Amino acid sequence: MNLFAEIRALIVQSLHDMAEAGELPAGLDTAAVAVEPPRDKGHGEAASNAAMVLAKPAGLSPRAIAEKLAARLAQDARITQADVAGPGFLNLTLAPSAWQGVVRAALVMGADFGRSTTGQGRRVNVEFVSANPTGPMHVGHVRGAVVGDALSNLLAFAGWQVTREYYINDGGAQVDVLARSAYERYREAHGLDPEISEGLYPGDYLIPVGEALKARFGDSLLDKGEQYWLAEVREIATDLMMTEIKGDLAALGVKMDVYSSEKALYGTGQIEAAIKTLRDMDLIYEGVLEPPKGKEPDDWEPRVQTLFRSTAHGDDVDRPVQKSDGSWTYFAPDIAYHFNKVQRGFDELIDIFGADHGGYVKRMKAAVSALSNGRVPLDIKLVNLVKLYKNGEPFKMSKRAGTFVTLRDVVSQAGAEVTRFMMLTRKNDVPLDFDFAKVLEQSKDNPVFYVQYANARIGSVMRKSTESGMAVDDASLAKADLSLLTHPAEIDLMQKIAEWPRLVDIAARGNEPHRVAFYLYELASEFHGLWNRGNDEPSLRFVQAGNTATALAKVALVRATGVAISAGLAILGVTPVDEMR
RNA sequence: GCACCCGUAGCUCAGCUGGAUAGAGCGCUGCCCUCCGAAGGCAGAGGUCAGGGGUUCGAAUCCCUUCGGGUGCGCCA
Repeated sequence: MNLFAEIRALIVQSLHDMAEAGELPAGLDTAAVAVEPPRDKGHGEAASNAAMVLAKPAGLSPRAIAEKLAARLAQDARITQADVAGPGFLNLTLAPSAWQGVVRAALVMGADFGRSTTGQGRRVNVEFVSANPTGPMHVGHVRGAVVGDALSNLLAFAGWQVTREYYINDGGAQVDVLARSAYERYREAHGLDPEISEGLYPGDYLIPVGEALKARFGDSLLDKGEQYWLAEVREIATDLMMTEIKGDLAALGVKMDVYSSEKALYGTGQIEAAIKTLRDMDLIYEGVLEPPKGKEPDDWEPRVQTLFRSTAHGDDVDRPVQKSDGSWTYFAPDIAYHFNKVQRGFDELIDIFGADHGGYVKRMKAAVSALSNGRVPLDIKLVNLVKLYKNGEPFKMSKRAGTFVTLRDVVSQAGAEVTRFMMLTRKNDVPLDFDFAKVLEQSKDNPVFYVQYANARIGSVMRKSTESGMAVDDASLAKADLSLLTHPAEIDLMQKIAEWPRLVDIAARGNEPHRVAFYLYELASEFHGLWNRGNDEPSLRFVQAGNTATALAKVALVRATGVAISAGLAILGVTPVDEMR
């Protein structure tokens, strides 16, 4: 039920009819024809560019096409007026019944209102978080987790088959550092002074790991060289850290479908196979890279490396996949991992990275492009910094070494749901300010509160209606005489509700979950506005005396608003509240 | 030096695979609050969409270029 899509279909059909009637050349491409809510109220209720985009290929003037198109459209029951304006815009005014139909659709469809099939059941893999398993999640990870999760919800709602995936970076040197750090805590557990030297992880969160190691090994690892314990301690420590991270994610309300391990790629031939696949395409060669201009490292020496010809797929320079000692660079297992995702049959891949990984985007896209023969698009969303504040002052945790603002800190102070909503009030690629005081403020400045307050008012209307003896379940409301809702202010709210299915498609097309948050704010604003008008115009109040047809219709509108708010909040992963406390 | 991201009202930011007179919140000015929940409401002022050039019927949006801010640039992931 996307009214704008229906009107667009009507226009495309009319264009087809015009071609049959000889008024237009046959076989015109209508892909660029759009129908959208006009910004300006003076331009009708739905506007189309159809005549303008077809004018050139048809060899006709836009206004001539628009005139004939308008005449045909005016025949349709849903359209009460079709005007040609400006250079050839088609401005349509719709019958109130068309908007009222949206209210009924929302009531009938409930939580599925706005659900789309544009994904056509295609499979998309969303990889996000992928924090190193060397400690608890910190604030920097939170935004990526929320964006990835909300995007996954959005795509699922738009008809995609979504896999949420976490790539565990457990194959590099950082997990050796973790093991050595944990070993010091193990020594500490035996009453020895830990030697947390430079480069080790100093965080207190490893103390319990030391205890766990003591419980497991007793004193058998003390005074032994790391060749005796490194591998085992590494595995135990990374497992414990992953348990910690999974708990962090759960606290935020994020649940992954798949955890993939980098380490598991080693020794199985997967990396070698992926590299060989590229080599067979003549995309792997031995060569020497030029030093970066203007920022030459002091110790630069030309050296022969195994390189991936990523420039053949849009990168700026070729990238090394092997270190000079023959071991793989971090890029090699990443290539193998993405090859694995391609081989699992996904139709699209999405990676959510921190903005500091921006330099990694082109080579990863190049690798996926090469390994899938251009079949599988990879979209990489860069998530920018979160700056923490409290009452406008930069927020810092203790400067003591090893402490940082963790995900748990954020969730315990702001709550998971508020955090999720606030993290989506910016586009992913711009920095975001997060003020612990403001996000809990109960005022219009706070979008979470503003949207929830709208829903609470809706809950209030529903309660009052029930108390007055009305049957306000969705099935009863769907039978209400919605033709009684004709006031322009009510039509405005219905139009905003009608935008929801369209917004889902737009947001999903661009992989932009933040649009949902902005839409909810607009919808809440429209609802509050109508509520407030009821102060001056009693006929616009939602709660009307008596169990009349008018009362029922108004409650139906209120409930439809609630349906749209709930659907949007569900994508953000936020539970709507029926009451403010 | 190169690449990527960003630059929109005093501030923080939206802005739909290009669409009409560029929007919201805060702040500012004025008016209003016995009323379904005022946890406020209504109205107004405020813009060279960083600058310049190009493509187009039409550009905040696409291309080129300059400036400013951020991020990154071979054996860290």
